[in-house]
Amino acid sequence: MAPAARPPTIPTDPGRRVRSRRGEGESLREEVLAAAERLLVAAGNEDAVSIRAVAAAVGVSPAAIYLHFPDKDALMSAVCGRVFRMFDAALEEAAAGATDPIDDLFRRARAYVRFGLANPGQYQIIFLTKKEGGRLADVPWEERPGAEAYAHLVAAVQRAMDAGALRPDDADLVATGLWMCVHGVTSLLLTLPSFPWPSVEALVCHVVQAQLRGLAAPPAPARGRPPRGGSPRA
Amino acid sequence: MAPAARPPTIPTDPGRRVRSRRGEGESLREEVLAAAERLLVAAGNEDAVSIRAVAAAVGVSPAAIYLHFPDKDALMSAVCGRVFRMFDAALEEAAAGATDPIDDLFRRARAYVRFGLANPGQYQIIFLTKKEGGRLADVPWEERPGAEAYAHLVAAVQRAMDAGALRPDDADLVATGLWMCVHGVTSLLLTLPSFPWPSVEALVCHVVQAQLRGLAAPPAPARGRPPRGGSPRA
DNA sequence: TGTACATCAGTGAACGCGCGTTCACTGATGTAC
DNA sequence: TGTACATCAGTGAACGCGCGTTCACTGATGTAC
Repeated sequence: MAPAARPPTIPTDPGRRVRSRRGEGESLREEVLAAAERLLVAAGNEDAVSIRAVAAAVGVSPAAIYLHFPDKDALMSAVCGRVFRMFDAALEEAAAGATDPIDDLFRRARAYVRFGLANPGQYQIIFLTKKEGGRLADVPWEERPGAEAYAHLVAAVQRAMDAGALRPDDADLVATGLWMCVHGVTSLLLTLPSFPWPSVEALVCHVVQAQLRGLAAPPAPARGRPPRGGSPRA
Repeated sequence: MAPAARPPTIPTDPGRRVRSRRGEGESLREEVLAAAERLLVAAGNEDAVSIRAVAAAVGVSPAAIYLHFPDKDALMSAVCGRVFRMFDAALEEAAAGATDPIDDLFRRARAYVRFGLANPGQYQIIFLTKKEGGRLADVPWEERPGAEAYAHLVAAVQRAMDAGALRPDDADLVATGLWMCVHGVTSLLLTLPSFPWPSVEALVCHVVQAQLRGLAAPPAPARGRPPRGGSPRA
């Protein structure tokens, strides 16, 4: 790795930004968040988002970022929040035209993968970057960004069960399982782009279809189940 | 992020290494690879593996690494090769006692997730780090590290189909789908450790069981399949 | 209407860090004569 | 057996880089009197 092969420095210097008028200092905050997302889009990679790169993209000194975010962690958390809202909106929009609960789940699955492939940088910061505590450590999960999108999925699963399209089970467990499947598809496609994958469409359909079909079938003999069965929480 | 919160510098300075005797220079190469893996284990994180950290762990100057590896990319590739061999061995060993082809697939799935959770650093460099060309760009997939493990999975799927335990289908597509499911489980568990997951055992069983059951059932109406069906390669 | 002053929205330069990589060098060791 | 020499297996110091973060500062602008 030559030093020159570092994360590509994106020359986004639109010149100096004009200083906000008095009382309008908050406008920089929004510009910073927008710039961070632009960097994610342009590079498709989280590494492109550094305090200095964001400051340069906005046309401001690095120190100015600290007027609105206590540290880089806080900035990234705020960006995550924005991205999660986009992500949730994309899934909700896709599911809006569903004809039945299974179609709903299919649409969500396809929209999920599509979002990840179309927004690799964004997908990376919300689902491929280890969140080890940081500033969200004390926030209960239900209040973290992303919780809403997850709740929507659980509800969709529950509707499918209520309609008899899926066998009754722990909707939370089933939703988590579906999430993991589509995440697996998305993240491997992003991480190993040169593997000879089947077409994305075929892959998503195959995986989701198999999963849903397995979830629709009547309970089979408890092959491979843990000793006492059920789905104990950790 | 305070500068002090950088990737934890692991104080592995076992003092100076004694210089190899003439003609035995190659021994350093193995020591370097072993040290890189030790760093992965200790930190559970790829970031801990830098040329300088490895050199320090071996007890040698950073420049000495370049006597055996042209650059960092080459070192990481070599580490990947080692890890893939361990990974494949773990899966083969787990599958060895299988009583039937479905049990075989279950055992592989469990061993896969177990490997990832027990070796997060190693899992990260083989499956969670983007391989965008680098020195493996020209190597055909069949010769890359990891190809063997994948081939073993495809063979196991084929055996299950031959035995009638899975409906006949493209074994490659089915294997890829299973891989993606277990990868999804493993990588989300590693990446979002603070999410309120169900127990790992329950999760793996649920996902794999649903998937295999869906793959065993007779073909359903082509709900959600791409226009012309089939599984076209990209 | 004029002026002193407080405050806001930043700037500029520096801090120390770890990184990958290069390059001139050194000292021990085996070998040819 | 002795000695000059080539080679091997490294070392040490430096290169330039980008990073997150801090801190003393500045200049425009609104406001109170």
